[in-house]
Amino acid sequence: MTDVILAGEPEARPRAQTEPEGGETPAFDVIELLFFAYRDFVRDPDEALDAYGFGRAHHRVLHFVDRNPGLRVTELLDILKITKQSLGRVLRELVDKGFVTQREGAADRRQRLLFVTERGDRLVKELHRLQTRRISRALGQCSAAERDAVRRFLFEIIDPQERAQVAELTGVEPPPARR
Amino acid sequence: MTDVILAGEPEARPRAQTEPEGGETPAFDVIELLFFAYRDFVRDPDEALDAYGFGRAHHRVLHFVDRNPGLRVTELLDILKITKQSLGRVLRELVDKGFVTQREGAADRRQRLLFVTERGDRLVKELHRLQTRRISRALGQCSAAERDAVRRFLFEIIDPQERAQVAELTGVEPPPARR
DNA sequence: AAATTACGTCAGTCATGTTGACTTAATTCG
DNA sequence: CGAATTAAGTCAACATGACTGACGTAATTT
Repeated sequence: MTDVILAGEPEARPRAQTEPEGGETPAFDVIELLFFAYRDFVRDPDEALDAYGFGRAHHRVLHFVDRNPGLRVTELLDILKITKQSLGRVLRELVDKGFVTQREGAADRRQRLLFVTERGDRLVKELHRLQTRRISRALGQCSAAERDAVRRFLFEIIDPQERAQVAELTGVEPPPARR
Repeated sequence: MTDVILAGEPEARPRAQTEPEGGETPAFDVIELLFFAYRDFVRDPDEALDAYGFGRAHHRVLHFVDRNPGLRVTELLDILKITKQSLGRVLRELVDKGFVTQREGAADRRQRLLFVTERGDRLVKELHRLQTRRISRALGQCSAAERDAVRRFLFEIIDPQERAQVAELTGVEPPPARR
């Protein structure tokens, strides 16, 4: 099934053939671009977080708490799509080290509403700076219309049943109805 | 520093203020869209791989070996940016279960050139189908020019020193020179 | 002949996720 | 009011995919 090989010349190795169309043409380029882009997109923050003994999981919590002050734990679980136990460890570390605080809900005293501290705010701002630098560089090559297209593309990659939540969180346009 | 709170009404919780511009405006929307888009982008394949006892790491190896038949182990390590030990386990499992084969290099007999088997080919095609379905749905909303803008954006997110390699692998345009 | 390269492997560790079971306190529902 | 449910936390065990460091072997290059 694998046809031409040319084992001896790695430089001249041919790209695998696009197979004779059983269905849709595979979007190899976009699949790979998303992999490489995401890999590098999280690299800067990952390195910065290392200095605090934190990882990517801490970054996510910091980010969403910062963006949604007073977030409830249940809401955060629903955003991150991880289990309570996974979040537990990460959240405890952030609270212990003084990057996040918890406050009892005024209306419902079972709730532990989440807020970033002054210290957490400084860290999250630095992480935003790093990621924004990369994004601005990339969007800087685009017209306003193209920037919207990029946002629309990313939004459409998301599962349909999640889009309402994401639209709410990001402020990106809610779906204009579609097939 | 944290100002308005309104703890009692989670529905009415305000978005955190965009701070008074120390530098660039943080690209909160794109940061979050990339997170959610990637989370869902890898979900379908992850579920499909489960049936084989494989994970995301196996997917990546299968993908790049499929796309680049005769790939050398060293090249694969450089693409994935992981260590030899990490790759080792995953690759051994793929070989043991008959999804990938290794062939001695003709010119350099130290090399173990990698190929997907018939079986590996079937699996990787199924994974491509799942991811392509999602991508086509998203790109379907775009004009040809906008699709190029999306590819360009993703390409520009990648670290500059990695772009030549990615351009080579994906066939996406090599950088047209830029600041 | 010596140095380097390609590949593999052993052993231990860490970060982040998972299940399943259970507790406590507070709220809601019948 | 009492029972059921909800919000949050916790214990224990485990899986995956990464890491470091140290070695070994065969083949190639210098």
